[in-house]
Parts: sequence; C-alpha cells; structure tokens
Amino acid sequence: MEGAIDSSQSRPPVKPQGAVQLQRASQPLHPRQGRRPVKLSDVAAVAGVAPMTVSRVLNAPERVTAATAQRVRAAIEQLGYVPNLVAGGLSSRRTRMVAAIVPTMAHPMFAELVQNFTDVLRAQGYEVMLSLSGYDTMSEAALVRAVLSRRPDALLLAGARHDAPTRQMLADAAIPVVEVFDVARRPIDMLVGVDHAAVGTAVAAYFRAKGHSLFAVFAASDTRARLRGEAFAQAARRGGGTVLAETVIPAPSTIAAGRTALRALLPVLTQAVLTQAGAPSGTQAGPGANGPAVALFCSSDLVAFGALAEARANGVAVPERLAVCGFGDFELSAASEPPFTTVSVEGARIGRHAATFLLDRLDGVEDVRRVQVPFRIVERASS
Amino acid sequence: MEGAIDSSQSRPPVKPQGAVQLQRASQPLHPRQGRRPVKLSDVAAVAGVAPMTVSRVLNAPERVTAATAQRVRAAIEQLGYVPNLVAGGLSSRRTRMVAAIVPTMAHPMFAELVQNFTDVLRAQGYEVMLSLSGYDTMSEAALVRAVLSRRPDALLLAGARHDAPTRQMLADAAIPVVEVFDVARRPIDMLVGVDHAAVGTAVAAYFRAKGHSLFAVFAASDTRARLRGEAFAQAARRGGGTVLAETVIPAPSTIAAGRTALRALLPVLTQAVLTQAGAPSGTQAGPGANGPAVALFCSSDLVAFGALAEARANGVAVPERLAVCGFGDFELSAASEPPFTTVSVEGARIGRHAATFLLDRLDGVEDVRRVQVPFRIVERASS
DNA sequence: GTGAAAGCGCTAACAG
DNA sequence: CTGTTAGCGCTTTCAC
Repeated sequence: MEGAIDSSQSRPPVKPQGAVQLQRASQPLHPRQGRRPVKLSDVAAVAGVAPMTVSRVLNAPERVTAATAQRVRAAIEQLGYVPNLVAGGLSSRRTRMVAAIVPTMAHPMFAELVQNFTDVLRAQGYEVMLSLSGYDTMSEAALVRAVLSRRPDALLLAGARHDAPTRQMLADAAIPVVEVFDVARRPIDMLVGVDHAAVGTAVAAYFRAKGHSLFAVFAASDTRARLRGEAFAQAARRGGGTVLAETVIPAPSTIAAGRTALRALLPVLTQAVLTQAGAPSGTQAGPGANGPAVALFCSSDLVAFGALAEARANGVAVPERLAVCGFGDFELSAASEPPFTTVSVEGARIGRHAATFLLDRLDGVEDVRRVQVPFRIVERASS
Repeated sequence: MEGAIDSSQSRPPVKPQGAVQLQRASQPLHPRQGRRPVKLSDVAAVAGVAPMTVSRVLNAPERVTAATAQRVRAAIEQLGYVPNLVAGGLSSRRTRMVAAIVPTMAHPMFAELVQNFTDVLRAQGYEVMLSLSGYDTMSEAALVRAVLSRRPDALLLAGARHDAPTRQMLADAAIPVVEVFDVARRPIDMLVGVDHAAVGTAVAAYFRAKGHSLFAVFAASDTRARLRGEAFAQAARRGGGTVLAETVIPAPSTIAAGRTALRALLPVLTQAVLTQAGAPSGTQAGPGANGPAVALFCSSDLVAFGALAEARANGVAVPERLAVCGFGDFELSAASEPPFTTVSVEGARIGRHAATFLLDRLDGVEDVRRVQVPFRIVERASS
C-alpha cells in the first residue's frame, strides 16, 4: 500500500566555489574601506555628533532634535550600520530579549501560545528567544542555566514542576518569570495556569451526563497529560463507572500511538460492550440512556484521531459503541471523519496573558499576578 | 454539529501577593550577601585564583591543572555562578549563537529541520535562536537586521529570494550563511536546496504515467508552493493534458482551505469527468488506462486532507474520479481515509546538512558548499 | 600553567 | 538638547 517512487534529485553537490564568494557578494551599495565592521562611533563621526547622540537616536528619538536625528539616520543608512545589541545589552543590563522554554511546537496550542507571546512582546521591542525542552536530553536545570547565561530580561516557562536548583537559579536571576499551562502549588513568580485535573474531571462529568458508565483513557506520559488522565479515571470511578483501561502512551503523542493503543483495547472494548448491554451493535446509545458504549478520553487530539481511524478500520461504530473525546482542539478534530469532541484551551490567550504580565513587570508594576485560563469541551459527532 | 459546552474555570485571579514573593523563594541554598549578581571575579576570589583562570576552566579546561579546576568548580557551585555570555560575546566577538529564520513551525518539515539543526549545533556548543518569519509583518530586511544586531556567529535562512538590502546586510555581517529549502540562482553563500519546480514536474509525470490527462492544482500563495504548482501545471500541459483549475490558496495552508477549494472545483470536476469519458462513476481508472479521473496536486498535505474530506462528503470516489497527491508527508497523510499519496522531503536531512555546513565554516573550512536534497513521491491509496 | 593589562561596543549618569 | 566620563563582565594578548 505504500510503494515509494524515488524521483530523487541526488545530483552531486555544485562544485565548491571558495569562500571569496561571500566577499564579492552583490556590488557593495555603499563601498566601505576595509572590512572593519561599522560601529556606533563611525556613525557618530560621519554625522558629526557624539556617539551618545547616535545612541539616543536609536533608543530615545524623542530626546533628539529632528534635524540631528535626520543627519544621524542618513549616516546610519549610508554606512549600513547594524547596532550591536550584545554590547548594548552588557552596558545597559537589558538585552531586550525574553526567553521562552516550551516542550514542543508540534502541539498547535504551544505554537499558538508562542506566536501570540512573540507578537505582543515584539510590539514592545522585545525579541523572543525560544528553547524547546521536549526533545532535549539536557536536564531542565541545565537548559535553564544555558538560557539564563544569555541574560534574558524575562522568562516564560511551560509547566510548573521545577526542581530546587532550577528554582534557585531563577530566583537568583531576579527577573520576571511566568509559568504557564500548568497549576503550581507554589509558583516561582507569576502564573497563567490551566487546571489539568479539572479538565479530566470535566470530561468524565460530560460523559456521565451523556449516560456513559464504561470508560477508558489514553494518556501520554508527560506530567500534564497524566494529570488529565488520572483525574478523568478518578472522577469516572467516583461516579460509579468502570474504567476498562488506563493506557500510557510514550510522549510525544502521535496518530500512530493512538491506533496502537486502540488496537490493544479492541478485545476489552468488544467484550465489555457485549457483556454490559447485549444490545445489537449499531444500537444508538442516546444521551441519558445507559448505553453500552465505552467513553474514551485521549490526552491529545492526535491520539484521538488515531484511535478513531483504528476504530473505523475495525468496524467499531462511533459514537454508538465508542465515544471519543480528545484534547487540544487541533484543526484535525473538526476535519476528522467523524469530527470528534475535544477540549479546547486557548493557547493564544495564554501567550497574550503571559506576555502582558511580563511586560507590566518590566515596566515596574510589582504585582505578582496569577490567572487560571478557562477551557471548554467542544462537542462533535464522536460522543 | 458543533455545540460548545462551557465548563470554564474562570475563577477570579488568585489574589496578588506582592513581588516579595520572588525574593523569598525557597530557602537560599547558598546564602549570599546582598543581591549583587555573582560574576566571574567573585568566583575567582573565592577560589583564590585570577579571573582568567576561571574563564579557562569554563572555556578551555585542558589548559588548567585538575586541582585548580576542581577548586574553581567548587567555587562556581558554591556561589551558584551563571556565566554572562553577553559579556563573553562582546569580548570574544563570538556569541556561540546561530540564528535560524524559518517561515513557520506549523509545517512538520520545518519543525524537523529546526529540530535537527538545533541538535547538531547544540552538540557543538552553539545555541539556536529561532525567528518565525511567516506570520511576521516586518519586512525580511527588518527581520534580518533585528537578528543580526544580536550578532549570531552564523545564520540559517529558509528560502533564497532576498532583496538587495538584505543581501547587503548579510554580506557585511561576514558570517557563514546557509539558505535552505529553495533553489537560488545566486546563493548568498551556502545552500541546502530543494528543487520545487522539479517536484511539480515529477508529480505531473507520476500522474501521467498513471494514465491521467485531466489535472488540477491547489497551491498556496507562498513562493515555493507556487513554484511547485506552476511547474506541475506546465508539465501537465506539456504532456498534452488539460489543467482544469489552478487554485491559489491564501497562505498559510489549512485543512479548511482545502475543503473550500475542492468545493469550488466540484462542478468543474463532475462535468469534466462526465464529458471526457462518460464512464459510470465507480469505474476503476487503472494505471496506464486513460481514465476519467482528475489528478489533483495540493501544495500541502493539509490542503490535500481537506480536499479529500470534502470529496468524501460529496460522494466523489477516490481515486476513481479524483486522484490526489499532497506535499510534505505529514503524519496525517498516512492516517487519512484513504491514506494519500504525497511528496516527502526530509527536513531532518536539510537541518543536519545545514548545521554541518555552518559548523565546518566556523571551524575554518573555507569551501562554499551546496547540495540539493532529494525528494520522493510516497504512493498511497489516493492515486 | 597562571596572571595582569587592555579593551570589546555600547549606555548610565552626570555635566553643560 | 548634546557631550563627557566611566564602566558593563568577560576574553584577548602577552608576560611570567
């Protein structure tokens, strides 16, 4: 089913052309003597002002006469001057850089979060330095250390479980820190949280309201997914339900993992359905009716998508025999066949909140702020 | 079909607790007098050596006696010293930072590219500073300028169409630059290319070999997607085929856009099928047979996925009446129903190549290197 | 193998 | 509004 036609363009590499290439790049628009990089004082000399004035034109234009600024800008243009923020950062102790440590960008929510975080900060003149912790082999402490050695003005950290050395470093750094996408009993500083346990509980409640009493959960092995999964299972049991399976999926979540997990569940699933109700397959388990369907909560939409695909392949009717709820509200969830129910958390909102919190603190507002971002269950045909 | 149950946890924000919070973070493991940040000379003083020696322990341990190094490391540990790479960078003119400018991380190929690029570089002591250009309102020149002002030691740039000011800045920066994922008639420096026109041509050839003579293409409005789409259409016509539609999709590509595009194509599609062959729907258009099916090339797997979903919803048989090929080899393409044919380019490979090129140059190898990365058509049930 | 002196390119702080 | 002076914290370079 998956032949591969190789139309490779494996041409041999173009012949090396020597590094001279770089030097003779397009006709220098503004020929400069020698290779010496242009610096602030060069601009100052050309403009006939003091270096400090050039600095002001760049960082506080309102403190300079329009005429002077004009001359300086002309010189900047003429020389092709690119400011050195490394030097500026050392001198001012402000790098105008905010670090963000998130596990992955593969998850649309994080992608959205980072995107919005970046947008808000960039508008205020800050650049975002992104670090992905998810794939990394480094310990979190090592990562945080590496990040802090670049002296960011502030830091966003996804997750809120941090070991003592990490917390110590963060405290010593004495910069605003915002933890996001998690709950923390004792946040390091500011927090834009998502109550993952509440998500699991809410999904269980949702399924119970629909009349389900048989449950299953596929949860990735990361902290927050587990939290959701465990809360789901616990709430399901507390409500008198039976949890047929709590499958742990190795992170990161994939569609393939969802398929596999469902395949393993297939016998249990079928048997349970028969045992409990004996209803002919295809019977509608309407909301409120104590139907025979198993209610499955997946810790990621990717997993849910895979599970649905496998269910379809095996003739398991959805939602009649298997009801599914995912997490993340990926675009996928609406386009899937059938579209499936999922939990939506607005990454955009988290990102904007987090950025605003940090900016306020950088502006001198001393409040330590914390919010809990809401989530909602988006109901679709799978449940 | 899409009710939304709101189980918001819109609790009021936890009450502000004052910024003191940060200061009294977990019992300081290593109490330090005052708040003054620890610097190299502090470590030196504690270890009883010159600052330079501490620097050596950190950057060239082999040039220091084991015993001395031991004492220094103890002092570092004791003081919780975090080196200041901003100062180090200014002094040494090496920031140990490599910048990467890519349009998006939403595309798995770029995600993979960046991931591998980062891995290879990190192993050699470089950090990657990532900038997403795709969403950005800034001009490319402005973005590059902002990036260069942080003085990266090297730069990766996705795409190879750059305006004069950008090229000038890059040349002036005098750092290794690698352009990726594009062809360039005149690369700035090094190149790890993908021949997008060749992709379009190859897909057209593939469809023709399967006996198709009716074609359509959905291409996003970004440069490279267009290149693929145009080459596809051109090759299709050159082969004597008819191109029923060349739909431009506003970037970024989404599943929804794919659905919409197919919906618009529906009348044309149906009519064309009837006109050309009059074959009863459902007839198998086998490879080599001059079947009635329309062969659709989508510039992204997301678009292809959407198109397939819409086709299914409208009872268009795949591949009997509509053959589909995507681009990107997203995980989606294999999990879709039916799984669909797509073009695979290994982002991982591009990332590793690019990193290696840059590292070599940073190590003093002067060769300007260029490679073309191969692609392949992964055949699945949709064609 | 270790140390002392002299900046890296910019901006804070204070004058004028 | 503009200029001067003195570093920011580290590494280069050269002594010892």
